[in-house]
Amino acid sequence: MTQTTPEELHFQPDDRAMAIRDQLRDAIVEHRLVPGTKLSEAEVGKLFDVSRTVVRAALQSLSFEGLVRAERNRGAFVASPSPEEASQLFEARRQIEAGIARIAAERARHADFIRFDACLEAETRLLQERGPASRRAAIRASGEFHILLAEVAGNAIMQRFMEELIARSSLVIALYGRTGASSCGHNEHGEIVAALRDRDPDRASRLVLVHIDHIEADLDLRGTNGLPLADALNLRAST
Amino acid sequence: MTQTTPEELHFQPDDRAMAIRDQLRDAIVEHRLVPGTKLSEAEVGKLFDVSRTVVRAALQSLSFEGLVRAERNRGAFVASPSPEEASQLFEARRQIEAGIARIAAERARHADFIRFDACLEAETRLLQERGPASRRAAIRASGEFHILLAEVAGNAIMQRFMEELIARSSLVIALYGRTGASSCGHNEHGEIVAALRDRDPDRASRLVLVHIDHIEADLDLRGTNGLPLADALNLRAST
DNA sequence: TTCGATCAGATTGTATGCAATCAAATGGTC
DNA sequence: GACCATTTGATTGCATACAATCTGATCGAA
Repeated sequence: MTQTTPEELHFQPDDRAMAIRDQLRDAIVEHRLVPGTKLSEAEVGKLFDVSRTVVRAALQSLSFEGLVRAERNRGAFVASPSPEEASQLFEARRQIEAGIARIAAERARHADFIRFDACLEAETRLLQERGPASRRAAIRASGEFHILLAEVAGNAIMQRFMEELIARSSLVIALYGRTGASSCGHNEHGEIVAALRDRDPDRASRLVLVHIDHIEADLDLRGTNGLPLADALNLRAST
Repeated sequence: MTQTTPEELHFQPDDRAMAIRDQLRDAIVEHRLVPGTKLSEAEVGKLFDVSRTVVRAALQSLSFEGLVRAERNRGAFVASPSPEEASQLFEARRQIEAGIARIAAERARHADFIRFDACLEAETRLLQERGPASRRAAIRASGEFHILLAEVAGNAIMQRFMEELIARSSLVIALYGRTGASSCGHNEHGEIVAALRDRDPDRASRLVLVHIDHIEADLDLRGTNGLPLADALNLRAST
């Protein structure tokens, strides 16, 4: 009997490649692989004990998601978004996530709020802990709140867009983040959930916009404004 | 001298695969490849005179865009979105395209309006012509208006999202479209451009929403509502 | 006749080998 | 000593061969 994998429903083919893609993406999102890192096909293949063919498929996936930049005859590198890209990323997030919040406020059910509460709880717990491992987990948990929001909205297409935007945001934070784990000072996620509980789409979307503004405000995007050379000195990655 | 291809700036690697991807996408968007059509690696490879390796990369790209559905050990097929997917697609378009219209209204410059006028002119001209070739070109031109809107908004990320949504919309229209070339009765594109000229973001986004509603209203999504069996009888494609 | 298991054909999944290409190192010349 | 052409090493681009898997057909038994 063909029993579909219960983990993800939308990609049966290339199971192996997708597993590697997920592992690489996790490493990128958790800032273990820093922007500019070279992802050699042979090296990745040796690490996962697969041939370059499989690795290529995984890297191509990540390239489509914008997490990896592939250069012809040069190889694949963890993407290092420019400040301009970062701005566009947050502009896109404002547009899309505000709509998601509105829809989620209308559609959220009891089971969803249980998941929200678990997510918030995990966040606060991880923030109280110290150490690099907890920091990474906190970064991931913070992003998962936004993904959960998209999931509750119930639109698979927008959910996929959000997943991509969240992952790329993690890259931007790794590059330009000031405090490390951004946007964690105030309990803004909790306030958003409260707005959802009140079935208040306008307030939910407004709070989301404010929240994204706070995340963006915590970045230092001036670094390479007019000084591309300085960036090249820090990291020799492509602009 | 390494002269980068002037056509598209964001994918140097796998030039050949990307060329094939573009040709296949064009054929899908123009309804020359109907949903459910099998895209055998060997067959496509023979047609383009390349090996399966290149074809696989192209098909994987299209799979990520949602234009092709890949089933493990079975092959790739032109996607046939379910009514549910179609609804989500237009919901996503409403959210994203409304924001794009707002931004475009603020940022559109003189050169952009020249392009808009050319686009509108091409549309009306193709609509007046008869014949299948003109129909296909009209479908394409109608979509290109929306892509141009995203381009003018100046956000590369949202532009890519829009390109995917437009392409998938073409699939939905191919499956569920009633009049064939939908949404072409009234000059709604022209009205949107007029709102942009007036620098009226609210009106522009409102007109875009109405326009998308009209496109969706021209579809017949009842077919498989509660009757997945009927769908299987019409097309044996996967749900 | 109908149902089931086995087998054959075809298609995809994966590994590997060779060719093309690029970046850096080397050597020569001004 | 600086600059430029050449070479070398490594890496990717692509094609092909083999293995795994699925679909449909054939054969046999109830």
